[in-house]
Amino acid sequence: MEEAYCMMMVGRERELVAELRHLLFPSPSPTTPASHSTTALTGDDECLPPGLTTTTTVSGGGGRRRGRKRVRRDNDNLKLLQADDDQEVLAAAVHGDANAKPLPNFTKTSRRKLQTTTSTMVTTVPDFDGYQWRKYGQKQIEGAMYPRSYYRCTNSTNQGCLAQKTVQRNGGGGAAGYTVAYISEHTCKSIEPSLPPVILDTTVRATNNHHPPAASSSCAAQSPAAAATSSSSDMMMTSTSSTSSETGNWSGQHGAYACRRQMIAADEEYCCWDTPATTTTSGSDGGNSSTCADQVIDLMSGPIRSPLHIAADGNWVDDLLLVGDGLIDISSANITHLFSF
DNA sequence: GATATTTGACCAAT
DNA sequence: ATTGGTCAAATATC
Repeated sequence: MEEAYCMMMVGRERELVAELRHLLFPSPSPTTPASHSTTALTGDDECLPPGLTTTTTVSGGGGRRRGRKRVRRDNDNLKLLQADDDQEVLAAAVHGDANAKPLPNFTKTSRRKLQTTTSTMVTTVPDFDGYQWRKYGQKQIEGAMYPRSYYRCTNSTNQGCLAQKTVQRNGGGGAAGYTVAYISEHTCKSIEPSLPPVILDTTVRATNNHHPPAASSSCAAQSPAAAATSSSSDMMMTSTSSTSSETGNWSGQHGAYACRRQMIAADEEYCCWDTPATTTTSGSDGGNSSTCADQVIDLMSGPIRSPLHIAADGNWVDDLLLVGDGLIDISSANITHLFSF
């Protein structure tokens, strides 16, 4: 039965894969030739999956570019950092200023040249998850191949929304690996409530054999990223791991959501996370007997990075969580949802 | 001018 | 001392 179900879904899955790939990982096209080749210069898409928060365009839209050196406020002897010219920074470094910024390999002029050749980044969609996010930081995490980006809900200022998320591209390898961690719940109203959020997968996993409480185990119970609108609900897979998703809400703003399992991976053939051998469970309501240890092994060994849903209280998972190629410590953060794909 | 991004600096936790 | 998360100046675009 599982097999038949899986077979039945393959065709549909492929369509979805193509659709979502087009959405999330648009391939270079004649209309956007510079997007992939030049945005890398900014280092931005080292972390961001295209389409996750921004899309690229050559139409000269309202993208934002790299910033400038920040002036230290509290130390006059470091005013070299105020230098508006990279050559001054270079001089600072030459003179042994250990706090000087890393040396650029190009002059101010060449940097500007790089900027002008960088394609414009335009936020054309609220977001992958239906909300708009403002990036407020990026950090190279030790051991991670790509930097982690930090986002706040754009309504954090005007509505005091506490929602945050981090996006990190996983290390190399065959599978597309992005891990998105949602921290805190949205307390705002979505800017574009009509735009359908998309769930890629709805797996719940604990690394310490803790099981999530049934009430909060649904992938879509509170996650915007776990949502799909009616337009896509017909594609919803009635997987064991999303049994309770149909009635879930995301802060009550998007109404009922349906989880949709979707494979975003290098190999589209890996379509059957729901097979008994690889099924992950949403907890006590999942009705699946596979152990968490098995799930971990499955998720780690499988080519698909299955999105994860963490209970809203974050309490039932208190270990290091292995996602993709990197460890994410979710014990100290109020991570409400965690996805990787 | 408003808004968003970039990115080095700052700072708290470990 | 190191690391991850955040701040905020600089800057681009609308």
